[in-house]
This record gives sequence, C-alpha cells and structure tokens, in this order.
Amino acid sequence: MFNIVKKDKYTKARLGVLSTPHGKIQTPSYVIVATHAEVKCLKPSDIKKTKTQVVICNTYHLWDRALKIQNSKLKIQGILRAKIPIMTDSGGFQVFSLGFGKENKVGKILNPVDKRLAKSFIHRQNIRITAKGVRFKCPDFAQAKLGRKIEDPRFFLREARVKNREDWKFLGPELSMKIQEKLGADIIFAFDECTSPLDGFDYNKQALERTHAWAKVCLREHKKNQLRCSRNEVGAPTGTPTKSVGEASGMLFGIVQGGRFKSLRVKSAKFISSLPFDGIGIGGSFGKDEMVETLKWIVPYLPEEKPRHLLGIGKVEDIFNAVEQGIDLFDCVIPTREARHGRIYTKTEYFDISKFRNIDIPLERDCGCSVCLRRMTRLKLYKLFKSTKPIRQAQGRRYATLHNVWFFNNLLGEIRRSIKNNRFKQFKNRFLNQFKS
RNA sequence: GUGCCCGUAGCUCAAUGGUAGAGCACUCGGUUGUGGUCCGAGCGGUUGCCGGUUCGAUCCCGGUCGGGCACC
Repeated sequence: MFNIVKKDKYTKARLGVLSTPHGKIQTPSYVIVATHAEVKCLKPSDIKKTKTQVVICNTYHLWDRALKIQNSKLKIQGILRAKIPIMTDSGGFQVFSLGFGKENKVGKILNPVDKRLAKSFIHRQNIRITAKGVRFKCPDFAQAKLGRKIEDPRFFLREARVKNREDWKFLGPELSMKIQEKLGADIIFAFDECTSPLDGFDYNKQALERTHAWAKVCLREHKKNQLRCSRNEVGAPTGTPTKSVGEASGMLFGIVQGGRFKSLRVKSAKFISSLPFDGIGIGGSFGKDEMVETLKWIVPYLPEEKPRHLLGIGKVEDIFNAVEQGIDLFDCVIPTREARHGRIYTKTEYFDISKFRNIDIPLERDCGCSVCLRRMTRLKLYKLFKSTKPIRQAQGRRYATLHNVWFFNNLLGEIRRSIKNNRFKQFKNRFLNQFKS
C-alpha cells in the first residue's frame, strides 16, 4: 500500500508513505543492506539507533537457512528483533556479482579504467544461464574463505563436506519466490538477470527477454502463495483471495532491466509497468555518469501510484539525483561497507579515519547520532581502528557503522522535509555545494 | 669462564656462493541489489661491525660487539 503525500513543484521528487505489515516507511528512504539477515557490525538493538526504516536481505545468501524454515512466518533472526520492515532481493544480482563481476573484476558501475581494461571476450564460467534460471558453480561459503580459514582444522572437515556436495546450485524464478516467501519479508523482488556494463546490445536483449519471462513466472508463483496464505489465515476451504495484492503476504516488485540501451530500457519499463506488480525496481548496470540519463528514459513509463526502488544505488550525489528523478527507495552497501573500511560520512565531506592520528576533533559537529552524542572523536575512533585487539577493532567498526547509517537515514529525512517545504532543489544544491566527495 | 644457537625492512620472519623476498605497519588511491578485518599501488635494506677466502659473500672462515640457552 503506497500513498503519495506530496509531489515537488519543481522536480519529479515525491513524498510518500509505504505501508507494510511491519510498519510504515516514509519515502524517499534509504534501505540499509543486511544481506545475511544482519546489518554487519551492528547488534539488532543498534538498528533503531540509526533511524533505519527498512532493511534488505538477500535470497541467494540466505538460501540454505530459508529452506530450513518450516512455516512462512518471519524467521530471520536478528533482524526480526529489530521489528522493522524487511525487503529481500531475489538473487538476480548474484547472476552478475558472482557469475561475472567477480571473475572479470568489474563492478556494476563502469568507470573509465574498467572500460579501458575491458576484454573483448567476456567470461561467465561460474554461472550457466538458461530460459529456466541460473546455475551457480561452487556457491558454498567455505570455498571463498579458503585463504582465511586455512589454519582452522575444522575448516578441512567443512571443506571435505563441500567437495562432496553438488558443485552446482540452480536458482530460478520459482525457487527465488519460494525462498523469499519462506523468509517472509514485507517486500520481495522478482528474479531477474543483472547484466554487466560490458555486455552489448544483443546480449542485453536476450537477457531482457529472460527477465521479462521470469517476471510473469514470479507473479504467478506469488499469487499462488498468496492464495495459500489467505486460505490459511481465515481457514476458509475455498481459495478465494480475500485481500488485495500486497496485503496477504509480501508486496512483489518487478524489475526493469535493459543495460545501457535506451530502446531496451523503455521496452522494459513499459512491459514491467503493464504487469500487476506492487512496485517497480530499477536494476542493472550504468556507466559512471549515465544514471540520470537512464532514469529519464525509464521513469516516464512507470505508473505514478507505485513505489519505485533504484537497486544498489547510493552515493550521496546519486541519491539526490535519483530523488529528483522520482525515485522513492534505494539500497546500497556504501554506508555499511565504507564504515567498516574506516570511511566516515559527514555533511561536508567523507574522510578516512586513518588520517586522524594526531588530530582530536569531533567525528562530526552537530551530529545527532548515538556515537557523536557520546562525544566520539576522530582520534578515539582512529585508536579503535588501529588497535591490535580484535574486540576494539570491532568496536570501531560498530561506531563507524552506527554513524554512517544514521548519517544516510538522517540525510533522507532532511530530503523528505525539503520536499515537504518545496525546497528540495535548494536543499540539493546547498548540500552538494558544501559536500566534498 | 666454557659450549651451543641467533643478529636480514619500523615489527615478525624467509632465502641463496651470482641483482635480498613475504606478511604486518606506514603512505596514496579505490569501494554503488556486500562471500564480514576488503581491493590496487607505493615507500621501505651498506643482511650487527671489522677483516679474510673468492671473479663475486647475506651465505664459507677468523675476530669483535650485542641477544638467548645450557653447563661449570
């Protein structure tokens, strides 16, 4: 259930409220990433200290855990205790990140260096994509940790078990829906194929056909699950759904793909919009400076009344640009990952904490986050990050994460207020002028 | 006092009679639907000191200084 409260007079920005079984989300909103059902470095009780309204977990990474769940109630421990709305991503991005990105060392945002280094032949050895879905090679966790856990004797036992297991795992739209229903999130995504920024038109065209076919499968599966769900709830013998789409179980968002090609993006926007999804996700790869252009192609074809989620974006500047183009939700690893790596965001800059060994000033002036309120200084945080004691390092990462997540959620709060006051554009210009990226 | 072992990058250690390597630390970049301390690059050395053997010694030999262990 999505209500648009206000539309900005001067841009496409809009203010809304997205209602879910676990609470309301004020939009535009940042969605904090909790891939493995936890926000890394934070305790569940920390999450509410960060103004977080909603988190996103990942189907692929919770695959094994999800299938052990017996009933369809929310069982994602950790996040469950935070009692906030949850999204789950479908696993479609892992088609790119594990199958292509890892192998070719290319991110979904293509920067000029990657472009220069781009190989003419694109490897996709770790995945096999068919009309029915995707086979992933050696997806097990332990495999990737080979280097790190080599000294742990228990590792070899684990390793032996992995080797005996099936080397390939298959994920398609049906299974993705099943896993996401098991996880019981408030908002789930259709299974899609995220292509690489190096893929050409022909490949993207084929991939888009798959994504569109899978979108229909996802809707069909989702409807089945809802029928089952509503029957269970009222105990009625017939399968007549008593609730509208998006209420009985999680809302389902379709995903627009099409890579860097206008005709494909437009085609996808029209097609996904024509289907009875509860919201629209925008996925895929962009060139470094092509995001706004891509949104300008897509957004005019999206239904006004449905929420729009831009997948995997946000740097500060990108957020302002996306909101301006009419985006309501984003998720991104930037606040959490950069915090763990000692990059701290403030209203005027983002800086590396390792450069503050001799300077003792507040983390940020006039910041309301729980860490700054406890008078954390850059020197103190520096010492935690540089400590030889793992527990102190973990403390440092936790404080950095608390601060960064609060910063981004608070920034979105300020953006919402500016839209409410018809001052979005001024706020954007003022903020970006003083923010050194 | 006698015997044995060890002195190599800021730290912990490799290596070989033929241009001395790694990890950590440090410096600078990077991170966009997360495989949790990440990724990339850079800086860094008269191999304790003095002599000898050798075309060539960090390595072999002698001395010396410093550290450790054992014994008297």
